[in-house]
Amino acid sequence: MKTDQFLRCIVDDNRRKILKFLNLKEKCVCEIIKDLGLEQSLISHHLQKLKNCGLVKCRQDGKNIYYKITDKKIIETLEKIENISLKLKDNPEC
Amino acid sequence: MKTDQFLRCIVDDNRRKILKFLNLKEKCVCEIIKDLGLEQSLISHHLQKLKNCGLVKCRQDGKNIYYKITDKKIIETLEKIENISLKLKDNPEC
DNA sequence: ACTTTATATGAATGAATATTCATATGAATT
DNA sequence: AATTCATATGAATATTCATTCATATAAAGT
Repeated sequence: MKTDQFLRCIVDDNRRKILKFLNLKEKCVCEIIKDLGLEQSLISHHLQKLKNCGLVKCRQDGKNIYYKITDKKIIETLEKIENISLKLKDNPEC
Repeated sequence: MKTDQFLRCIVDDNRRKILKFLNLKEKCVCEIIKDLGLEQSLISHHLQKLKNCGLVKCRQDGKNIYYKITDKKIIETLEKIENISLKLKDNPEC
C-alpha cells in the first residue's frame, strides 16, 4: 500500500523533476515554476500529490509557500533507481 | 527515459508481485499464475512488459517457459523502495 | 477598499494503462 | 492427425492519471 503510493508518486517525470530541484533545500512554489517551466496549476497539483504522499512538506512565509523534501533517503532512493535503470537493457527475444 | 521505463514497470502491483515471486529463482508461467491467482492472459501481458523493460528474461523448455529476474539489484532496489515507503507518513497540512 | 501577487482547487478533457475476452500458436500426448 | 496443455497476442473495454482551464483564496502593496 505505502509502496504503491510512493511509486505512483515518483513514476511521474514532472514530480521527479520537482524532487530533484528541491534536493534538500527548500524552494518556494514560484521558483519551482520557473525552474520546470510548467503551468502554475500543474505544479500545484503535483505538489499536493507529493505532499499527500509524504514526500515533501511545506511552510508558509507571507505570500510564499516553501516546499522541502521530508527525508534525504528519498533522493538516495531515486539515485539507486536511476543507477539500476541505466544497466537494464531492453530484452527482445525469449 | 530508462528510469521512466523502469518505474512504469514496477509501479504496477501485480508486476511487483511477479518479481517478488521470482526472487532470483526461475519459475514457469503456470507457477506464476498459480501463485498470483490471476488470469492467464493478464499474467502473460505483465510478463511481456517486464521482459520488454529488461527486468526478466525467459527460456523455453518443451511446453513450458521459464522466467527469471535479470539482475539481483532489481530486488535490492525494490526492497529499498519498500523501506523508505514505510517511513513516510501522509502529510496532511501545510 | 482595490489591485496585485502567490498559490490552491475543482471540473472537464485527454492520454496512458490495466484488465478482460476471444483467439492463436506451438509443443506434447493420445 | 486430433486433442490437450502451456503460453502469447490483439482488440475492446475500463480505469487511472496528467493536464488544462476557469475560478477561488488570501496575503501584501497601493
